[in-house]
Amino acid sequence: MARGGRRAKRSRGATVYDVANRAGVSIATVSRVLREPERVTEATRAAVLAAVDELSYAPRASARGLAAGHAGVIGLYFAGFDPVEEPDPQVMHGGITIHDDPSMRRTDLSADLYMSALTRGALTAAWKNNTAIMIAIPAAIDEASRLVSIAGSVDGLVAMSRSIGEEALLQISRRIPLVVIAGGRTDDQFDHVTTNNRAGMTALTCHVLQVHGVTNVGYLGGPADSPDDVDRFAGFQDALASAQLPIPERPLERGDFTRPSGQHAVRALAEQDRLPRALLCGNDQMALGALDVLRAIGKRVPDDVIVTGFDGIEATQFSIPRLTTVHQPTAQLGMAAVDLLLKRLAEPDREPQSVMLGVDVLIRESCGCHRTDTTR
Amino acid sequence: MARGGRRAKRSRGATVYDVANRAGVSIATVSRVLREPERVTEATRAAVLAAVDELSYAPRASARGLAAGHAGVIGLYFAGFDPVEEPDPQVMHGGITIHDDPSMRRTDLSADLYMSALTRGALTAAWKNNTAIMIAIPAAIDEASRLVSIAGSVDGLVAMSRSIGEEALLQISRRIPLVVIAGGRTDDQFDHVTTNNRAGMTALTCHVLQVHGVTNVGYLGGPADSPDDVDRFAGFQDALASAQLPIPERPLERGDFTRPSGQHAVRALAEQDRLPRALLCGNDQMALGALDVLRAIGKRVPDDVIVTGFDGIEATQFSIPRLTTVHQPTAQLGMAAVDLLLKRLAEPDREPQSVMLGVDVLIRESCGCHRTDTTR
DNA sequence: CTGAAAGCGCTTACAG
DNA sequence: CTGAAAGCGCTTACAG
Repeated sequence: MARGGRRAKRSRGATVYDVANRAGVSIATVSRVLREPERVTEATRAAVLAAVDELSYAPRASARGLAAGHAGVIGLYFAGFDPVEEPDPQVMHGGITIHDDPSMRRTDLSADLYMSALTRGALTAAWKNNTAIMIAIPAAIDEASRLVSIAGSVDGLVAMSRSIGEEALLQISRRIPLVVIAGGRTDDQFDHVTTNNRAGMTALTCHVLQVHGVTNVGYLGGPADSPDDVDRFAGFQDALASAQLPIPERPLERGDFTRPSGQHAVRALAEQDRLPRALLCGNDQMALGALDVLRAIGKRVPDDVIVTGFDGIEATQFSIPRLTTVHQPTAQLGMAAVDLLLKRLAEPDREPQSVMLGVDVLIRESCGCHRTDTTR
Repeated sequence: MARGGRRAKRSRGATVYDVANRAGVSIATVSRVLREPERVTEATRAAVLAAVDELSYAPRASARGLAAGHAGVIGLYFAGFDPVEEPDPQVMHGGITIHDDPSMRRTDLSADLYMSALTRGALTAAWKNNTAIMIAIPAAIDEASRLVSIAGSVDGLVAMSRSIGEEALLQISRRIPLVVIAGGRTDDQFDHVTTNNRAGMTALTCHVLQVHGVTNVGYLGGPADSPDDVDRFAGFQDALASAQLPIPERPLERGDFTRPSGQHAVRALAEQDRLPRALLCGNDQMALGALDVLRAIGKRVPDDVIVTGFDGIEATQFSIPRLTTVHQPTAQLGMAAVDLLLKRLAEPDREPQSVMLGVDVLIRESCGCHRTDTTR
């Protein structure tokens, strides 16, 4: 045995050498059986497989990755990641804490749901292609070095554009292939996966216009620098244009995509008597805030004011009335991103590509459909 | 240059050799600067760091892992994983689909929320220790080979016990350190992280008994083979014991942790006139089902029947009345699991350890506290 | 179809 | 403090 030497073996498991020994073949053959079984004789293959089994041999991904020149791993970069706090000692020791009338534990679970749907989609696509998924998160400090470290661990990266800086994006894409999810511009040098925000909002607005015969519609916008909101507002404008209605140049009012900001905006609208017959909101949270205020000031939804949202978060199923909204196929977004990345990995020189996924318009009560007793 | 040879270089980025060349030092020194900077002269360090920066050098994790003898990666094994379906062509081409009066898209988001909270906790603990997290999921077929492949990629694994078979657990733990999350028995040879289900249910039951002065209480159980339910029922019994009340040997009725099963059980109870004054449910879904039926048959909660849940899923904040329940610190569970795994990795021969985390009892309206107008 | 051997890019005792 | 060199466990042209 030529191998081994000064250093003690630390890793427990069997190696190719052990398997080769046991099967009476060379390590090259062991490798072939595992990677290109069809190139090996039936008998040899059986012998090797038996040895593999007996030794419960598991090829080290590191060795394989180093030799093959790629890790077989794709990274998922969640830039908006919230670190979890250290639990207090009470919890660590199994203690029980009683909370009297706790307020909502977390106001917005949608980020978590988004992350998990995306991950599920990515995992589905990745395992189908024998690739592993590593979850990457930003460093509290020193983003640059974090990205470098990630670049050394994965063959390619899927990132959410909204949360990662443009420079960082460029920097990492110089080292490894990058697919950007969502976000506005798709005209740069990366592969993109986006969602048809614009057409979704157009379809929703047309529904309100045509089915409910409303002409006095207003848009409650999100942050002016949100690519998502820009697209959605454009979709809103498209619908007005196709209905030959006057096209507003800007939203009636703006919020920051939070529920309080929606409340605030609608309160302002009401006080100034600027409430439209139908209020199309840039996202669900603000629409929920609108519902809060409208109920408080005695306006009925949808009878007095029609309200719609965007995103399809879970709470829209529990609001009164249930919110008509638009839902994005988040899991499919994750799948498509990984598929795209895998394609680029296979074909590094293809042109940057951009795939756009459709959305689902969910018609519920807040637009005036399915009238029931909304007071319960 | 002694390196290079027959094969063309495929990897783009710089290597230690490039950095060493540029900085005018040996590769050993480059490695030291990156791993044990204090062992290197100030000047040398600066030169190397400069070269690293100029070449934007990122050490390959594969090479590092192979040489160091460990991957620097921990796996998170989600056995209950639901693969995502391939989107239909309509969606793939950005098309809009209109759904009229859609039913709930997914009845139970809690699994996703559980997964993402666990992941957040695990990520927090892992990055703090310079370790990466890989998400592992079961294979549709051939679980064994999947586990082998995982074993080759990570230094250790965190797994949910409820979803992974006992044999599989044993098998994988023979190759790499394993930490099991939740689940009943903690008397085996693995490290465990659990949640204090039992004491949580005891505290909740005592609250109902003492604060609301109820003595006629019943337990709506989950599957008899659920370790969680076993613990919770035991906690229920503990409370009765400490109150000197008769202790039932088994739950009043059983469901399977789903909402319909809760409805079914409570309907049966009502028909047989066996409804207790307070119904403590093994989980939230069943409690929600109980609420459904009680409202339908005209029983008021909490006036006629007190109902409580367990888990603290989001829907309990929206139910009418809001559900009094018990919440587990899921993210902390993930953190604790990774911390435990890291400890074992550092100290392979320590005794298997079991850490139990406390829970939060959330007192809301369904137990009779915070009386408000529950009819809205 | 199979084997001998080089090489992947690091880390780390061992000398100096 | 620094360097020369072996070794980690695979893959893959290259011969045969």
